[in-house]
Amino acid sequence: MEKIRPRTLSGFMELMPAPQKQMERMMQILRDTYELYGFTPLDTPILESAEILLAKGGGDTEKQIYRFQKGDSDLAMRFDLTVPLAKYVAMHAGELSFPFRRYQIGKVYRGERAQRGRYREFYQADIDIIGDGKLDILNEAEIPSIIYTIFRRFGLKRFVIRVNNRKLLNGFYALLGLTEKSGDIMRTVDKLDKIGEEKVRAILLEEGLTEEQAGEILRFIAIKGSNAEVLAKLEDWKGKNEIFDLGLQELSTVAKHLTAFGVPEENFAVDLTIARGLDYYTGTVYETTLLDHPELGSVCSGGRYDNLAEYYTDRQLPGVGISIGLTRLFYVLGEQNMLNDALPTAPADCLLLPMTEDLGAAVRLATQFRNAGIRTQIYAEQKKFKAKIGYADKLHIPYVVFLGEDEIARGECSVKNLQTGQQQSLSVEAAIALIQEGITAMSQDSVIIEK
RNA sequence: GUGGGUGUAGCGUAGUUGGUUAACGCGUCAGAUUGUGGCUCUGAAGAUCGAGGGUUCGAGUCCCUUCACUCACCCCA
Repeated sequence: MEKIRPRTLSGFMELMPAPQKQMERMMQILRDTYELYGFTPLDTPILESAEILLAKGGGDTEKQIYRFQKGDSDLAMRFDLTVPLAKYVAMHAGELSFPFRRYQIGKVYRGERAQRGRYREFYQADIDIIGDGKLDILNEAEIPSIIYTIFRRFGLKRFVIRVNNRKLLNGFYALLGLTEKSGDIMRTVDKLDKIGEEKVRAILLEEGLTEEQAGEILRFIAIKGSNAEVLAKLEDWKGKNEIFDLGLQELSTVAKHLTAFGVPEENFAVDLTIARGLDYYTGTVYETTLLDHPELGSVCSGGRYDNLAEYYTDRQLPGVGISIGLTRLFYVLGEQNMLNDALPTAPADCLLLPMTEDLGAAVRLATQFRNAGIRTQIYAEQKKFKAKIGYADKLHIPYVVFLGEDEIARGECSVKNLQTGQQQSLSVEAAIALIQEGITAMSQDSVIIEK
């Protein structure tokens, strides 16, 4: 029979068992930390009606979204978790308690050409806070502080959460009479690090700005320094535009609270060049980069959005949220050899090898082990002994337990520690105690090792 | 969507101006060692050289087409 060559589509991440364990460990840290901050889990469908996901419409979203017909249904696959959240909240506004704090870890889909660190299917790990009518600015500082905690728990140190404010930018562009071009300008300015000041100036002029306007923008985004210094310099433009003033006040407040939330100055920066993310952001925006790998772009971004639910309801449901690009982050870490190889990735703590034809005693022993919380696997295949113990070795299962005629007769079992090679025949209780002790002693290191 | 690059065992690679049987490492399997793994040694299996067509006495190698992958742009996590 002609075989079909097994393959996985470009842009889709599929891992081997050991790295998958590391990925799951990261997800567990995400869930634990999100819940620590009082967020509740949510899951929404991968498929939605196309009119829901395309409500915002226009531009690149429409080009990148997977969309297809099935019968008479016009379907689309979600390209982020925020739009489905907006639908969810609009739909259930009457039943939910606000502010609604939810987290969601799920796959999203974008039909674009795959590239290094860029996928067609990838995990996003989102948190959002949705308010009913109003949402306090404090939330805009709490969100990045959670990201800080997560990254630290992952084991990362060299990262910066960069913060800016769209009101500040829009107000500034309004001062220059460029309100209509703000979107183009933001996208251009965002490339500063990549292409340099002169190219940015050239593009701005192409977009129809005058020399004066382009110069003023470049002078503005060139503002650098500590957070306090940047905020102080922004005072120069204060009092000329209401929106700008409001943005400046918000940005200052967020910076102040971030410190109070325990985020060190070196891990967040007021940065006037960042503006990106989807175009629904209306206030604070965030973008997180790894200091040692700026070329890979943002691994986590988000911001404040006031009007996302307006496509589904008249009710005012402003929100703030952030999304970790888990697949990209995992890819970068793996590529940089930053994933901790010493992290236990074994699927079990103990491999039980029955040496007798009757497996009854082994099954009973496995049950006792499992009741004691020891992850146990019975190796029942009729293979050579060497193959059985080799299996445990390859999977890095730390303990092998032999159960043969002799042991059964004595009411014992032989426990072998594969790392030390030590083996002893013990009562069931003693064996359980020994293995439990060993597991607890094994390092509970970070997922990531930063050199 | 636009423009480059690369396709050789499961993975990573070598392969001379076109020349006979396509090489090596890792991995896999077997044995040395039938209740004791990792290390070592010995052996084996595994490739219609991405696919299709062309040039040639002869193509992994040259040409065309196509597909896949990949990088950059766009955009983004």
